[in-house]
Amino acid sequence: MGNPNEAMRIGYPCVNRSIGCTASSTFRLASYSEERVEAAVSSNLSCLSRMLGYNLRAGLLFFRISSDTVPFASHPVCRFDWRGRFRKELKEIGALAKDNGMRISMHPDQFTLLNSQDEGITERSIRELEYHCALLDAMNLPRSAKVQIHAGGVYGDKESASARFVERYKKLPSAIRKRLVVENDERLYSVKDLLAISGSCGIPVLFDSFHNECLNTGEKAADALRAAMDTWSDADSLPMTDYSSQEPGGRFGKHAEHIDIAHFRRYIRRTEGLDFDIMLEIKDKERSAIKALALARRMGRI
DNA sequence: CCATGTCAAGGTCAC
DNA sequence: GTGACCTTGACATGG
Repeated sequence: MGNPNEAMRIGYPCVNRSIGCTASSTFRLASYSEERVEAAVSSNLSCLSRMLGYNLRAGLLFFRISSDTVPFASHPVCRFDWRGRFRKELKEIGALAKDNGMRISMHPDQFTLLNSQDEGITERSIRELEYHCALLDAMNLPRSAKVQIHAGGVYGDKESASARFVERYKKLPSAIRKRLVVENDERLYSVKDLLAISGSCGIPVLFDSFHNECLNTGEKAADALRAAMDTWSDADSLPMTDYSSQEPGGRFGKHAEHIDIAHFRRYIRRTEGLDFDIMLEIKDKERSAIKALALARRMGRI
């Protein structure tokens, strides 16, 4: 269950609201040109570098890179050799992360569906995964830099949909398999469903604590977390997890705008003795992450 | 210059 | 069967 010699890390996804740049700049497909991609990637990488510097100074050693870093990278329209053009910048960012013990991850969005009934959708999804893994490879990051997806749709029959996921996972190129992990969602696939999938193909299960609050099979959160952690090997580094809480007054399943510090304290207390990395999926990003880190330090967990 | 509608991609659910 | 919703920041357009 991960390498016990590492300290836990806390981080936030994709966007920093303090430093005044974005690493997710993109444009409309209709206005696609090689010049636009190059300009966007150039600006995104320089901002990403600044964000990692900020995170390092703040002690936030876990960060999710935006899928928009290279806009349209997996789209057929894109012929741009971004790996060649930004070779140096990508390596520098990777070195910055590695040299400082930072963990990097990515999360392709809801359109990435390995288990679709439509082979074309699966094919496009695999191209999307190839892009994500190629970006992390170009940064020279180790296999602990993971790419997380959800199990996909149910299509009226979860068992066969799960079997399709397993079958397709097994056929993936090793460059993808070594990074891919699967995360429980809030409506369709519980931790228990994913443990079954993992049992059939070995994919690590990423525990999302908030989704697990929304959808579970009655077990204690710490038990579900422990079971998910057991699917990670030492080579994968510490298990990754997502954390959030319900936005008060918001629709069921809506992520909080700001950290509910009492809720987070309970979570840290209930998971005592377990070491895992925590990605805070909270709207105000680094602001809540800084508070969470301070609390985890006071509680002696980090 | 600001406000508002829109953006590559799929699936589910309410109606 | 159709359309709203998911989730989301940032682009693009129109006033």
